[in-house]
Amino acid sequence: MDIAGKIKKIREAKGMTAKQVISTVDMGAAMYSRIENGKTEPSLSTLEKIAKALGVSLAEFFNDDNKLDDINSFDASLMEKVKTIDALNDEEKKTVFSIVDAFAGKQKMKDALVSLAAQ
Amino acid sequence: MDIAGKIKKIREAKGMTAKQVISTVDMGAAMYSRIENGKTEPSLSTLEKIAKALGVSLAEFFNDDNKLDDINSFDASLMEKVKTIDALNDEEKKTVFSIVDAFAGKQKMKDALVSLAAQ
DNA sequence: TGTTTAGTTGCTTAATTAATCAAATAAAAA
DNA sequence: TTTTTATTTGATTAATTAAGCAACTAAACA
Repeated sequence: MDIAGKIKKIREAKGMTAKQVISTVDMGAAMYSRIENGKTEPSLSTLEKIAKALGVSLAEFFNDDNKLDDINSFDASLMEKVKTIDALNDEEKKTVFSIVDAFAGKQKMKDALVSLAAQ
Repeated sequence: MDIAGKIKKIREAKGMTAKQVISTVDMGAAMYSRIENGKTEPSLSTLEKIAKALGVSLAEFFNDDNKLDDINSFDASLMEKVKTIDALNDEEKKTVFSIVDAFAGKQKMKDALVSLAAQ
């Protein structure tokens, strides 16, 4: 989604009117309207003002909704494990993934264990 | 960290020179230098060009390094693995996680293999 | 319906980035 | 060190956003 729609979506999710947003920051209604409708490309400074008024971080405007949906479909404990995996070094990751692939049926489990034992 | 330093950090992490970055996008060296040194505030269009050249999403420039729970910090290949793990049965998941914990806890890999072999 | 509030659009001026070239500096290599 | 390459800085012009005001439209409501 484009950033314009993202801002509007977040604002409406928070139950705020455009007027409420601009009242908390130094910004004219005309400009805000143009931004939310994609009529202009806002500068980072302007986006920061809006983010502050909406009470979100600037990053909120850029993250991928599809990826967010994916993440939310997994339970919390799995995501904790993912963070742990992500923190492993490359060699360790590789090993973990070879085991996962083996279980998933892409390889023989024995092959994975053999290469693992050889380390 | 400001966006300028973030871009430079990502570029260097990828082992690229500024020249390599600008050679893949329509951008002058002077401008790129000013952006990476925070001498100007780049527009979103310009940031998109740079992100593309660096092979990262625009979100990378905005997420907080301290927040590991930022979804954008996980790359696509890792997400594919997560899906695969999620599809495993409970017993298999348990085994995979024991390996992960073994690595993360700096335990001896052998311990994990022993319990695995015992199944 | 008429009224009020919210939101959009047009217009002009000011401020800032983008593009470009040239020159200076820094870094790397021979 | 000398040479080459990479990066930074200055200066000018073009393009675009920002600010501000006014007018118009849409929506909500008494």
